[in-house]
Amino acid sequence: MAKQNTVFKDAFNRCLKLLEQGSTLPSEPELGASLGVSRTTVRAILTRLEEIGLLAWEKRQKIVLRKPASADYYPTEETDSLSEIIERSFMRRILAGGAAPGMQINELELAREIGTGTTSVREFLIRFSRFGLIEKRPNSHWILKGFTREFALELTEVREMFELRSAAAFLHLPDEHTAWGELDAIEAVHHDILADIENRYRDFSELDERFHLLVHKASRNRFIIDFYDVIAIVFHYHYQWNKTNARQRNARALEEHLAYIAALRSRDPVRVEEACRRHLKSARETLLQSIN
Amino acid sequence: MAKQNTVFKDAFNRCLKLLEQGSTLPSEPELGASLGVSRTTVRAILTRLEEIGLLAWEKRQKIVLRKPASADYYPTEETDSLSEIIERSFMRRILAGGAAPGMQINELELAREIGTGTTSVREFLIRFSRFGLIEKRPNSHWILKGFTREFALELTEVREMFELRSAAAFLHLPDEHTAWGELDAIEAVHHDILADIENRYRDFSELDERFHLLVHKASRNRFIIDFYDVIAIVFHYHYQWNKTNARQRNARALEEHLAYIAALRSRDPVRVEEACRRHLKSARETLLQSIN
DNA sequence: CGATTGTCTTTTATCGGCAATAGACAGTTC
DNA sequence: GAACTGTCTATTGCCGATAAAAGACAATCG
Repeated sequence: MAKQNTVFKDAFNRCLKLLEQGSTLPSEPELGASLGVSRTTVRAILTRLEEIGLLAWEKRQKIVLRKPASADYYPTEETDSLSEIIERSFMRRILAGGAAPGMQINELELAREIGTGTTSVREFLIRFSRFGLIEKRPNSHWILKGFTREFALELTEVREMFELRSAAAFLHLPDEHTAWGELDAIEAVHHDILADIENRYRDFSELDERFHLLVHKASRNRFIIDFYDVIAIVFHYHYQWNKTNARQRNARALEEHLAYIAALRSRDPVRVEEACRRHLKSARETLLQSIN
Repeated sequence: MAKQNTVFKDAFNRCLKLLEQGSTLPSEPELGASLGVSRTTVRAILTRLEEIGLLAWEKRQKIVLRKPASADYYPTEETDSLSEIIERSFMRRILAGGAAPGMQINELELAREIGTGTTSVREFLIRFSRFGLIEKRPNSHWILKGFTREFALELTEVREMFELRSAAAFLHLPDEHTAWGELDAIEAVHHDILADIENRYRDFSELDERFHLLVHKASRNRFIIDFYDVIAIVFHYHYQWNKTNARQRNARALEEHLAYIAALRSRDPVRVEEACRRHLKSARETLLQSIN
């Protein structure tokens, strides 16, 4: 096999979702734009829809014959891109499995285990190396530096520098900037989750990422914004991994966010710095607890 | 061809250099350690030395028959690793050639131009993307974001945050830390160059990198230290490219470094911050001038 | 017996090739 | 005539294969 057709399968599934609501399809370019794929892929989707008897398609006429059934969808395992699969496998290995710092990483072995070629694994490792968890010895193996206490401290040190600066920059955004609207939306979700915290505390992870990314974007600095990827991936897998006291921790973080948001809205630099520091401090403590 | 044997050729050349001085060769593992290659490569070198009649080699007996001649060396073009070649070609293209921001980067075209396979180019681009000068559209091309004024400002903003913090950390290094000795050595080279500035001002670039890296290392933070790669590559190519007033600029920077070094040695945080800020400010201005 | 060498296996770096996907252009439709 | 479709080409993403390089282990030497 050369390339997996995951783009097609994923777009096909999303197209079925669209059909569950509206029962009509727009033109090829329009559909491509709304699914985020090229016309080539759109045409592959339409062809497939015709094959499974969901659509009568001739030129501009697209007649939806029936509602999609769950059997029409491709299984979700087939819609993940190879790099997502590799990332997940790798993170599970190094976070869950006994991954001692200093361990060697073997490209070929990883590839065989995941069931993929070495090229993809190599490319993944190169991309992943910017997260500071692995390091390459040229012409030789990779070394796992490990998710250690030092790592967490170094990460949070930079995070705190960047976020304080970004939060300060946030205050200078003009009133009409879209970030204020997004901030309102984010705040509303906070209230929603807090109102039903018992059932919805797991939604915090995603919201957390959305909120902090918004703050970082105010820096208008690509290096600061890019660095947020490192934070996001670490916290993302951290949340999946460490579930002790999750409800309580998340509730506390939500409250801290609300104070932080209120401070941003007040445009008072002193209040913002204080609220930001308080939240970052407890985020750091949470992360450190999961390591020891 | 699968792999270029540049490791062998480069190590072979360095081995010849060793033979120009001492006329005796140590054991295979020892030679491997001093050249930084495996025994396999050492044995390939010894075999080659025998072939060209430079060495009589049997087991532990290695008799050097004659001094190396310049014809024995492999040409320098053949000793650069593929990734170095790709980096140079690419940087020349985007710095020298009219490289408009927003331009598309084509892997295949780049590979053909450099005379290499696409895999190596891809891997280079992935590694290079962390410098913030290019960006990938998945399943599609790379986009050149360009060496613009914004880029320089974003880069120097982060640099200033990181270096101020590193310089502050430097003050807390214990007296017996090796960094102080290295600082002395670096200072001495500064005086050497200043004493013969007319002829040696070009040596500044390398010294600059050595000095700032030393400072950054005091942060003991992998993200701060890794970020110095970005700064180093930008300034490295910047120096090669923009030669206007190079002598004068470098002389000024050398003086600023000396003040900065003296401040570090005084362990006075206020003085350090002042000297560091002054130098970073003029470094930023130099960089910005080359862009407009 | 510790270090060195001979031999062999494993792993990395790189290439060419192919299917998936993007994208260009001309002809067609409303 | 603007947007859409048919058709074709170009490019990316991925794989398997192969030479270079690393490295393991037993045999040998001093």
